[in-house]
Amino acid sequence: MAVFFGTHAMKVDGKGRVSMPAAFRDALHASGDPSAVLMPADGAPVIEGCDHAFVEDLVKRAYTPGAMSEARREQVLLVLGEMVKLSLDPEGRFVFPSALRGHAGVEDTAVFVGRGRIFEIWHPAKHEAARTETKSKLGGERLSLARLFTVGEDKP
Amino acid sequence: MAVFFGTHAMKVDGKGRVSMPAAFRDALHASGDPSAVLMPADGAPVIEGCDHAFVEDLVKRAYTPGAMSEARREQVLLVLGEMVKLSLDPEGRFVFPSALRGHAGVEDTAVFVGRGRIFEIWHPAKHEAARTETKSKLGGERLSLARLFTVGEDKP
DNA sequence: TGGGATATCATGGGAATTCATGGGCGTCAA
DNA sequence: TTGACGCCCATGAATTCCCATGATATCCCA
Repeated sequence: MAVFFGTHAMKVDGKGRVSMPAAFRDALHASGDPSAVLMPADGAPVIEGCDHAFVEDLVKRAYTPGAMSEARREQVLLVLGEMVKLSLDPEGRFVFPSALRGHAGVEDTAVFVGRGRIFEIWHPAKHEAARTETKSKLGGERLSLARLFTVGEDKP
Repeated sequence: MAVFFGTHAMKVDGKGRVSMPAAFRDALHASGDPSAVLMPADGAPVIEGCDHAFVEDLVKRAYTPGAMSEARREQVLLVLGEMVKLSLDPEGRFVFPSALRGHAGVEDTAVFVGRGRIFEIWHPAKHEAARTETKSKLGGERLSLARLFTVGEDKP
């Protein structure tokens, strides 16, 4: 399973190319298929990315009777239409599709942020703002590994 | 499962490298992947560390429907963005990322403290202070293996 | 049990590799 | 032709590898 974490700022060159961070490249390789999939996030200036296996899981569940609600299924199918497959060049770069770049407002720097099974691509300032807001929304609770792993509080 | 315990003071060399204590290296090896993951703890001058399996567990739970509250899930995903992967060199050392070093205030000596499934990295003096404070906060109860293992007191 | 031989560990510094990035060239299609 | 796209090479910086050293700690055998 590909696991993405960490934050990496990368340049977008004159040809619109971006290096996939080496750590993410390794994570992608973990699932055999080194290609990635991008998608504009709905309602926020950010691009979401994942590996091919993640999409496959989603599709499997969408086509398994009873695995999700009809509405959720419809959402999944809709989202599938917005996905873009990336192929990396021999140096580990890809051309950042201009439509997606516009959605995220990315200019010359793209910030890659790991979120577990997916990752995000942000404009640096927008990312900083979003992160700060999320943190304040979570109510100042101290974030630590040990705390996050404790049971008892993690039930809905 | 990796189990970290004990306290080990290590030097930071001119290149910013630190030896992972041998005991911790062995613990990391126990889970197959000898690499470690670091993270700045929120609200305290300390770095938290764990093995890759720990992160994977966290991610798996975060992506399992119903496994945790929405707020907790958001916290986990936020924290993932702050993590840094360490790769140990053949001698068992790693470069202590300067941002993390700054967070912990570590200069030329880093104190590694085992805390079970995770470990911590401190500035020597700050660690001593924090340890003293925690002990006093626990109300002077005598700490012994036999006592800690008795049941009846360990329910919330 | 003493004590030397042998590993392991922590640490230091130079060499080689990887990474991110930039640019040129050929190819295929409209 | 004219782009768009993919492939190849080049480069500087940062990272990782490799070898070396002293200090402990461990082993082994008489």
